[in-house]
Amino acid sequence: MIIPIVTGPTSSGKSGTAFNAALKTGIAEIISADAFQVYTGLNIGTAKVSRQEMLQVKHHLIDIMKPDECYSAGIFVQQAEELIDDIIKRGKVPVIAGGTGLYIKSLTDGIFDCPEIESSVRQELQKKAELDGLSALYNQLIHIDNEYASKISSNDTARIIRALEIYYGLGISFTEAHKKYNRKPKYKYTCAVLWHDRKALYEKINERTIQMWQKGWKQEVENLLKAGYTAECPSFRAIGYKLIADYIINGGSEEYVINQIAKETRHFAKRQFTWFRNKENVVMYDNILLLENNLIDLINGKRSLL
RNA sequence: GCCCAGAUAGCUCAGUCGGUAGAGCAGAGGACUGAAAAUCCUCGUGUCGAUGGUUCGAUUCCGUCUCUGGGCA
Repeated sequence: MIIPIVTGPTSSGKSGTAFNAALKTGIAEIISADAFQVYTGLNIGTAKVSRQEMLQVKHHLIDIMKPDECYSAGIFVQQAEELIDDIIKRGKVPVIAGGTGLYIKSLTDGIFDCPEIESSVRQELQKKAELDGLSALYNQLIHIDNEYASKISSNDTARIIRALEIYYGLGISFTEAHKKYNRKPKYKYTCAVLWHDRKALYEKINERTIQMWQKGWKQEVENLLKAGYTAECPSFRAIGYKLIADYIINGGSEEYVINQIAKETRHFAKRQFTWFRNKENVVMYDNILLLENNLIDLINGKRSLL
């Protein structure tokens, strides 16, 4: 079977569309493709589906990690494929829904499937970057893997460290490792992207940010801090959480925090536009109801592609 | 009414010892292979408030006016 994916920029209504279709057909289960909804305790800020909705439709890969744990695209692919297997075996239909482009790409196009690398390797590289400067690491990378080094910026901390991490962990360069550990996708997918007028989406984001604040986002962050989690936790990379933690600890203007969060969310949506816009093999939908209907038909076996 | 300070990009402001101007933010485009809501790259022409004057040449100097702050009455 060809598995449907519903994605799009933040606030576009993709979760709701997948939920509606699953509810109406009664035979679908949703696999979330969202890097931050995996964390427990991050509910308001990640626009997670409600408990009620989770009772009505089975959702997977939500609330499976603690806020201080690391998750990744690789783990996602592994878990998602297992879930797809299981759901199909039980005679149900899996629907992938979420906005984390890398996770979806890893699923549809396959991912570099390397053995575990100890986290201490990355930690040491991070320390080194702080002590000797990033350019020292970048120069190292030029010697080890000039092909990849020339593709990325000398300021790109995340990618430089990742490439070196692979070298020190596996003993071969990033480029070589990708040839050696290439992992093909297990299933075929049909991917719909919910498309929106940019201005309207920005407006929606601004409004939603205020709503999230009114729902008690600050309290949510306070609870996380009380439970001992800090701004250094992986989950705090989600938009808003660091800002709110800083606001709770150091004080400041509530208005500034809200505006800043809305701005970062707009920037994020823009990056998502860029990511999805030029992807091949995706269908763009600006009509949310049409997508819902097509998804329902697909779940019911009346069409094979979105 | 008088005095002072402003008026330059969507916003906040630099600057031009007179040769028509540039940062930050906003905004736009792009990249993306186990941190991805992450990380990173590229993009700045605008009656330099209006109008006279000086000048080869004024956004820059001088006068007047308009508007906005602040102060004194």
